[in-house]
Amino acid sequence: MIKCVKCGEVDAIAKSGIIRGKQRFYCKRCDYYFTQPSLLSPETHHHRRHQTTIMDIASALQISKSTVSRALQGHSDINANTRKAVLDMAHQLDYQPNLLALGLAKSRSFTLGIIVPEFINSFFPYIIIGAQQVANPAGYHVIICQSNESLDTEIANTNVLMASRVDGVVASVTAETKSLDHFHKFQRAGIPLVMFNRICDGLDVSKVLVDDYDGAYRGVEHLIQQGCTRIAHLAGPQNLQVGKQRLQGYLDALRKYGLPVYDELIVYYNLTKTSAQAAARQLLELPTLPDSIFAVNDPAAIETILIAKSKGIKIPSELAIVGFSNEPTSALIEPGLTTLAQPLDEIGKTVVQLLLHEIESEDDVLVPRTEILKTQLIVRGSSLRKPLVS
Amino acid sequence: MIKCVKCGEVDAIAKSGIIRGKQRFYCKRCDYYFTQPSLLSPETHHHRRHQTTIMDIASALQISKSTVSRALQGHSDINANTRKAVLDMAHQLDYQPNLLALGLAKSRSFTLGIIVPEFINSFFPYIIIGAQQVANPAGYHVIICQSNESLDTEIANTNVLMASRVDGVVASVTAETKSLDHFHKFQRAGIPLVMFNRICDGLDVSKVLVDDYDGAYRGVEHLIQQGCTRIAHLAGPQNLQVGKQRLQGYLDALRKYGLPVYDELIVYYNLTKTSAQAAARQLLELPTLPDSIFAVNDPAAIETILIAKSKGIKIPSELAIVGFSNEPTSALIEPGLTTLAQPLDEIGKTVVQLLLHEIESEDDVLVPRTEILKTQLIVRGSSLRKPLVS
DNA sequence: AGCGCTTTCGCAACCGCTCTCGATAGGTGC
DNA sequence: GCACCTATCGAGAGCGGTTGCGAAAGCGCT
Repeated sequence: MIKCVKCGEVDAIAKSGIIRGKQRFYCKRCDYYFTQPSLLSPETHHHRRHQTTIMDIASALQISKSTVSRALQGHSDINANTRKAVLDMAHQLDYQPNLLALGLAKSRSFTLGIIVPEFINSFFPYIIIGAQQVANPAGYHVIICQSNESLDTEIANTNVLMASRVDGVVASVTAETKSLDHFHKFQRAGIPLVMFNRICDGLDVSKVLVDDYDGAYRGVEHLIQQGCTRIAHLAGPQNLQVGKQRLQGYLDALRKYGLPVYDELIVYYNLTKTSAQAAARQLLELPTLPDSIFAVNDPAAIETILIAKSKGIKIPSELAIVGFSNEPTSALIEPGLTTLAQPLDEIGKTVVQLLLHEIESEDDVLVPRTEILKTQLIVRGSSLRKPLVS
Repeated sequence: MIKCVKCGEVDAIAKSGIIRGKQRFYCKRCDYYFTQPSLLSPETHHHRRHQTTIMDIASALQISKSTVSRALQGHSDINANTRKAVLDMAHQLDYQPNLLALGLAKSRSFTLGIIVPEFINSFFPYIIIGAQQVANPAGYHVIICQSNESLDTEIANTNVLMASRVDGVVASVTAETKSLDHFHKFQRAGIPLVMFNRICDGLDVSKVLVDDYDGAYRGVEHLIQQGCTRIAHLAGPQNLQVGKQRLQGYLDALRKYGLPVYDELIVYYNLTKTSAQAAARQLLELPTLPDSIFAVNDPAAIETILIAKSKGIKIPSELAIVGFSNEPTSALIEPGLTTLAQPLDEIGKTVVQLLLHEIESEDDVLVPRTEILKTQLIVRGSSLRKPLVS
């Protein structure tokens, strides 16, 4: 049954152990060890999936794959007829270049990674759309990762992006992110990184931000102008710059207008819904209620509105509220939420522009740039105690 | 200056044309054509980006790359010490496998593609999250494409996914999608495809749907039970099954309860916001107003509420409204929107489970499966004319 | 016809990794 | 000490592209 692959002998064959799961044989005549070649011939094995390659085009046209490659790239040293034949055949065979092979060969994936903490609220989706609007025309596509506000997931995301050999990364960190070791990987590997919105200290990279300090200041100023004096702040995590800046804007606005700062009127939350509810409750169950709340973002402000309403607190007469971000929901809720609109689309576009600039830069030393965009105060019912003077 | 690469001769050198942008030379003595080898030695060129490869590990440990590869994969025929050394070195060098190379070698990318029309509303984001919750543990990551409700973009998306050599695709088509040629590509290439929610006819693939007919029927039935008799339908595109099924459920509920069907009470919209507003206006400016509206989805229902309110129409007493999907916004708006909740998370999970099943199936012939999930009627203020009997 | 040059293409080496096949050193049983 | 095994590792061929380099054919000119 078993024949020696060398002499064809059948009788002098002995079994000789198992090697890597396969039976191994020994021919006494040849003094030769061998394993049985796999029985199923490669022809037998039905290739269920096969996408056309340049080799398919090449053999169909009886030319070399180099020529096909160059024709597809529009190289100059290809005859016009040849190129046309190649392009036609490529179209006919429904050819799509294998980006894996292309990336491997060129050591570039033409892919950008984008890490966001979530995309349930519409803040990040809009930014992603803006980002794609710049990335796609430039020949890049985008891998979207959502860290789900979890540091572990965020670390896993960075690893996936590293493994995918993305050419650049855009990121907004989670609320729990305090250490940035996992982002240093990109720098060590020479992969440009641009952060936006949620950043934290300790990373010397380009950034795209909105003027959080200024926005917070103007939001609080607006409350003051509405006659509020006991203004609370539902603050964000202080490991994030957004959290710090908006708190600072709040504080400075109070000071500027000579209002006292009460510690019990500043509560922090970790950007989750339940935490927002807890924080809002804490504020609304104080012995002396605040007459207004400046929330670090709209989702928190909306939770506050809901809880206030459930407690029968009148908005804005008893409690004025200002948020930050201008979520679509904020216009729908009643009363409409006064908030600071961020140029979402522009953030997305700017962040990718900065990134592409760094990717395509020849310089070895890159000076990180920081773009700061302006916010716009949108006044709605939630804060309007006095008639609009305009 | 120029030396012949063969004889080293200097004087017998003549220029001989330009080849591919480079000066070419000819040595008369050797009768030999050559071009100047590129001056900048490979050492000079600073490799700004280099990520560690298995070769780096192999040479650091003085072993072969095969061994490193097998050690990393946890193969059985590797010495425990060797494996440990490899793993340690991999960790030390911060090794991340090159997914491009891996995909190329294995002809599998371990990537799933997901095409959605948009992710501004929270419907698709929740589904994506559910999908990732199944895909990631199974060792796949996900490329998210949004077609932005544009057929051209959708076609471009399919091409990108083809080029990325995804192992499978999950898709929900745009409102404009009538032809499915661009999805046939996947079938021809043997790439499994599972569609969900928004499907259209003419593609024999697995599907995950909610029972749109049943949901619509129950939504309309609810309106009837609330005493409505002149029930309008803000319908979706009829090229989509969702649109058809929900319309059919609406019609059958009317018939079942002996209510007449008025053509002017059925208006169609193309899933864009402006179109929803136009349709709602059309309904609310009829000579005889409907006493209720069943909208094909929540965004349309919400636009209807806003327009009705702006016209001073009382909800639900003058106009009862039922939507479909249970967007988070629907709970916030006033009055709360009665709607049919879909098991978003479950849709996402189911769709990927089906897909993975097909990817990992050995069978050549796959019988497409269809999973139909149930919806849940959530009654809120927008439709509640009678006290709840419970 | 011969020279010089251009146009057009093929060969082959990578990119990083997997996987098949095979080799070798040492262990075991008699 | 010898036959027989087992455990462990290396060599090398792809995967589907890109690209440097060289070759062959054809052209115009003298």
